Amino acid sequence: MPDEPVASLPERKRGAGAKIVYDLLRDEILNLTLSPGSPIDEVQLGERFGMSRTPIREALVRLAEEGLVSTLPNRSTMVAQIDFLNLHTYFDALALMYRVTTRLAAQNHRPSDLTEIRALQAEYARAVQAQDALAMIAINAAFHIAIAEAGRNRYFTGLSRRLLGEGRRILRLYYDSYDDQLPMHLVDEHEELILAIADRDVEGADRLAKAHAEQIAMQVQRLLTRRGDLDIAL
Amino acid sequence: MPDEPVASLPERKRGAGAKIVYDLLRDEILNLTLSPGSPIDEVQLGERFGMSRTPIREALVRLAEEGLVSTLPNRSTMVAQIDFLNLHTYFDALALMYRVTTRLAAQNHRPSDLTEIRALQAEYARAVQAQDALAMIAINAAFHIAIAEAGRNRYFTGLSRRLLGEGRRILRLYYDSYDDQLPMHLVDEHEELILAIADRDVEGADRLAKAHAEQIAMQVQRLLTRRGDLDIAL
DNA sequence: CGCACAATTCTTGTCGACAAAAAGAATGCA
DNA sequence: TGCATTCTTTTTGTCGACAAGAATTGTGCG
Repeated sequence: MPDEPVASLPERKRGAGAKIVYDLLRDEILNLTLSPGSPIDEVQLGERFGMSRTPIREALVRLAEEGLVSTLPNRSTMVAQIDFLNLHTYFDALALMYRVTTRLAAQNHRPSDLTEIRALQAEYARAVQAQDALAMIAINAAFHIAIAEAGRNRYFTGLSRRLLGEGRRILRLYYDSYDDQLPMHLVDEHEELILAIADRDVEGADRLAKAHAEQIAMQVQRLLTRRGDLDIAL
Repeated sequence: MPDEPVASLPERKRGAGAKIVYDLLRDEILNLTLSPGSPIDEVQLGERFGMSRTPIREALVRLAEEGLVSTLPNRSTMVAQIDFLNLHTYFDALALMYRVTTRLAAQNHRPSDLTEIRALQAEYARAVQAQDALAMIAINAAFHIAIAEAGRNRYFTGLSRRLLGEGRRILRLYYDSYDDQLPMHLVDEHEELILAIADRDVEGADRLAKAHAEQIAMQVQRLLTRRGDLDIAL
């Protein structure tokens, strides 16, 4: 229960309140610090952040609109569940998003985009080497969002943000089970993606992105079926 | 200025306030009753709906998250502008969305989905025959959202909602210029889509959806270039 | 007459308080 | 003891009020 009062910022700028709460809550939800289904109490959050319920409420409304918390009318709001039953729909969407954003990036990127993407890739490799799963997942999301932004289509970048956000929760479960060795080959796949984008090789980028997505989907599916076997064995 | 006080519902259920404001404002924005760029005053809305600023604010936050209003911190919030310069990105996204949702609908639909879709199609034809552009646009959005729902992938249905929402504003501009004759062939195209879905003809549905989207994009682009020519001619 | 600075107004962000729902506890009856 | 009903408590939705920025007006000086 992470409810230490965070008395770090007794003074804050006007209008920043909701954003602070939103950012922190979002991160805690996506990192599974707040487990799915756990209830969210507004007054408790108010005490924790040292502010009134109003900005808390605004943050919760935004999280609800984003699908990260679900709120029953006149009843408690809680952290949204992960829909394991329809997980394949998630990977369908992810694969298509990877393909289209990488294609567009290969077409429309500018030099500054590449430096941004390469910087994130460096961070990513560092996180993998440091075996920091949490950082790795967050940077992975930032990496693909940067690619989406290089594609210059705000509808697809919006979709990327959404999918990669939820992806952070799903991948977290995955890496938690493999807490010994983070797979280095994902770094290489990212590297190939960058090369294809830099070469403006649209078809190659598409192919790599598709393979990348399918590989991740397969890994996660393998994990889930294995977990299913374990459950049955017990 | 549509600010008559709407004293229709002096009593309302608890928790419904924000939804009422959200639904009505969203509709007014998408129907261009509220023109892009026009400022939104919270207290004025409060008087209009007969409620405090708090539920108004919640509705505005949700609209902002959806991209329908843009809000400068500590300054006025206003109806979001339509980004005409990057209109092609919209149609790129629309085409891909049409294709994938129609494909999935052909694969995954159930009988009840088809009755729903056919009902909307009947309404659509009625609106076209009645030359009711506003209803036609709204029903068109509902029609494609129903197809997306039949595809059973909530990420794509979410994207559809978003794109078709903005589409209502763009198409409104289009039909406003052609207020003499609403094109009947769009009804036929919808009919073909339904047939392909019912036949579970995935490739056919894909092809039709792609053609449908490209046709709309071309029409709108033609309108815009023509408007551009007129502007230059003046 | 023009420009910079100060005062005022206006709008938004935040707060504390109150009331309605719902959940939970307690009581009464069979 | 079990169940239904009432009462209490908890939590949310709404309200009115206040204060901080920003925009606007007003003023004085060059």
